[in-house]
Amino acid sequence: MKITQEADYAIRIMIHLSTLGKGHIVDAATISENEGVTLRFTLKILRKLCKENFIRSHRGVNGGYSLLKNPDEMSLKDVIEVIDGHFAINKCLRDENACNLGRTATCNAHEALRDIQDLLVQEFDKVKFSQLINK
Amino acid sequence: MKITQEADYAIRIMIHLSTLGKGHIVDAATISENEGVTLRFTLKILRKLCKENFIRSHRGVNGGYSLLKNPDEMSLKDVIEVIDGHFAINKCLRDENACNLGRTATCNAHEALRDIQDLLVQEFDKVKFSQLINK
DNA sequence: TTAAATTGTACCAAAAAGGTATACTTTTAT
DNA sequence: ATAAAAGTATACCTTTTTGGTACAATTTAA
Repeated sequence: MKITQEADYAIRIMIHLSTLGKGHIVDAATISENEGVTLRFTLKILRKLCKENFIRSHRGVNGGYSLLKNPDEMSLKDVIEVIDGHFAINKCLRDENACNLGRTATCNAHEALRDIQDLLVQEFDKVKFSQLINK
Repeated sequence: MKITQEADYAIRIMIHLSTLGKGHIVDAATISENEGVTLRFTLKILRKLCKENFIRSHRGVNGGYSLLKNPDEMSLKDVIEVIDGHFAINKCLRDENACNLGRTATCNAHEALRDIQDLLVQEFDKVKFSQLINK
């Protein structure tokens, strides 16, 4: 019942970029040093964030990465999902066929879990990066 | 961000026992067959539930397991914690020293995550096994 | 006493997570 | 033009967690 370490790192990285502000370019090495994530792993995460258009990369000398979205339009949910995929607090909530008893439709626990999950996702989505920066 | 498969099984097992009612003895093999969990694994889970006094065991011929608690006094939270341990949606919420930057005290995300976790645990605790049985 | 049941410990294998390496390609300041 | 700075892509390796199994021992009703 944890977000992954990688998602934790992604949050740090996005806080870093959000603090600098939209459009400000910073290189991977600087992020890596400040956020305590190895350079290679930082790059891997940055690539995923690029792919989902949260940030963009700038190649060549003096290149780096910059924020594409507004901090108040990105939530913890958004960033966590980039790394960990869609939220699913039990496997039957990701895939109805995952239940080895094929009982999803009639399982009383299933409904309860789905309600909890919906609420959880909602809460993660309430937290925007604009709230997470020291300004 | 998932409960473990084992916790899922534990929930099934406790629903099974709750349906039979407090004090009713059923053997592990019957539970195993009905809930789609291998006998050995069922036994392992039952042992953990015993240790935490959710159920008790009856050894010898015609032995088995029976519920000790009232279904309306046991929640999903209770059973999940027996198997997965305390809820922690990020490692810094299980152990303050887990942050490799030692930043827990000043991390803005930390507070937000703690709030979400508290709410999550509350929701899991709201769901009692008495609601999960077909009666 | 014996068959049916649980107990406890230890072990094993598969999957997921975390992290690294290598060999590129692109960009751009000079 | 070109070399250095930067990102790209893919693949690999290691560790941890999870899921599951084995086996010998113990208990007890009949």
